Amino acid sequence: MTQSDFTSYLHSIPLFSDVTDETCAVLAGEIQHTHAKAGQIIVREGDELEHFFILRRGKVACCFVNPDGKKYIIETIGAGIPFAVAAALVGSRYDGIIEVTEDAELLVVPAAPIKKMLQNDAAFAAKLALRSMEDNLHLSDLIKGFTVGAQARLGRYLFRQALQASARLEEGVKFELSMPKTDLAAFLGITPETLSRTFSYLQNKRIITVKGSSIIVHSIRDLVNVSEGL
Amino acid sequence: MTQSDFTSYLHSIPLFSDVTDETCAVLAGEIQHTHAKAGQIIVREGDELEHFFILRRGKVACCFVNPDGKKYIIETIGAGIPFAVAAALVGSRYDGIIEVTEDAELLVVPAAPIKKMLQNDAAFAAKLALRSMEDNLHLSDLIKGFTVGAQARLGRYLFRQALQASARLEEGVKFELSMPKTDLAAFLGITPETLSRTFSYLQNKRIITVKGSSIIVHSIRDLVNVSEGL
DNA sequence: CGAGGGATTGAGACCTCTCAATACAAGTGG
DNA sequence: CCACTTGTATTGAGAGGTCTCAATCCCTCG
Repeated sequence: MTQSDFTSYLHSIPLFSDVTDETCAVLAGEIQHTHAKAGQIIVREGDELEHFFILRRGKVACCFVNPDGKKYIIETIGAGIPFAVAAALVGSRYDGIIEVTEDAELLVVPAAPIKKMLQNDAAFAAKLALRSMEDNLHLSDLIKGFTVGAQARLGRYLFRQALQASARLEEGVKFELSMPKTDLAAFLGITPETLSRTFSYLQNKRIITVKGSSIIVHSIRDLVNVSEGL
Repeated sequence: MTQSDFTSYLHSIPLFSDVTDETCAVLAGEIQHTHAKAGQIIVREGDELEHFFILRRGKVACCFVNPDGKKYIIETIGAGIPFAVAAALVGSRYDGIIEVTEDAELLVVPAAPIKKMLQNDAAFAAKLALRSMEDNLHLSDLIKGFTVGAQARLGRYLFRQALQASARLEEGVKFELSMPKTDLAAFLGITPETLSRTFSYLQNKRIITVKGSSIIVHSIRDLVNVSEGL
């Protein structure tokens, strides 16, 4: 991959789309390009980060792992979205782990030039600020999820999925789970067993039908009730 | 309170310290000034916010309240620190509630002029970006807290308190809880009963001594172990 | 001294987790 | 086409942790 590839790739990323060509070119010169295989851990608990990352290909998951080994997936990140930015720019350490879930090609962006850009380039700073605030809302939402039980968590998740990508049938709204149930459990912060039981519960209540990874929601209203803990 | 009071007050707030006098003055003209008594709720679940807030006096708590009434305090905010910023600038809704915990005098800052400043004033945008990223780290940390049990949560909290404001005695590090135990419980996301039992547990293990609201930590090392779930 | 609020203690319920067994699906090799 | 393997999902029994509810305690204040 050549430098000009980097430059044009950077431009294609929303965060950098307004940045001037020269700046992108300079930045491209400082970026490292590496590969990582699925399962590899690219950031460990407590690592000091002086760079953040952008995927060109593949996927990673940002997780917390608590002492007894249980893993909580905070978010999964695909190509084009910078991650570990806050840790690199203002935090001294990254507080969780980042694990590659699909073989990845990743750009390692040093923090120093970005910090400079942050001071000099108003549009860039504004964009980064907005992005960070969006992340904030997302994290708040996640916290909210942790304050309710398994049924409500799954309910919220299914409700949102039902709103998005979905086909309307006469029996209800149908969609496919975008990940294996094991991963979904980690994402919801529960065990696969509990997830399975919760699916059964919702199915027994005739709120949804589960067949493999495809879900049909029969009653959005009931789903909302469940997701609010009723 | 006159306009020029506003202007100079704004300047005294870190977020606005670099902003020009004129801009501050313009902003001051758009700010509303109100009072709120302890116990009052100034933002409700799902409120659409077109403004954020800064306290001149008093305290507020940002919380989640789940359906059965249990309250989780996300953060408590004192004078000079803008809050509900992300919700006002990028989110359509505020996802929790904000409650006044000490009689407050509050400035209501409309989002629109701030959004403009964000685009035009590089220093301001940079500052807001950094602040948001700090919030990010804080929220991540909070999430991490929710992934561990009561002992670990309290352990983490006490450990941090011990590092900060504290007096060193021969028996250990002493400090005062900054809030009633009921509030601390809400802050840790557990019930007062569980908090009490957890305090007893740590005391029985000779890790701390609790007398009213004053805590003596005898073994920081053990506290760290507890806070890591060992 | 009594009242009231916060804090503590105890008993029992509820939920999620753990561990172990089983089921199911897809793919492999004979 | 049939075992066999492997990975994922389900089911059950039991343990552990936190919550709820109720009673009691303690301290402060009037």
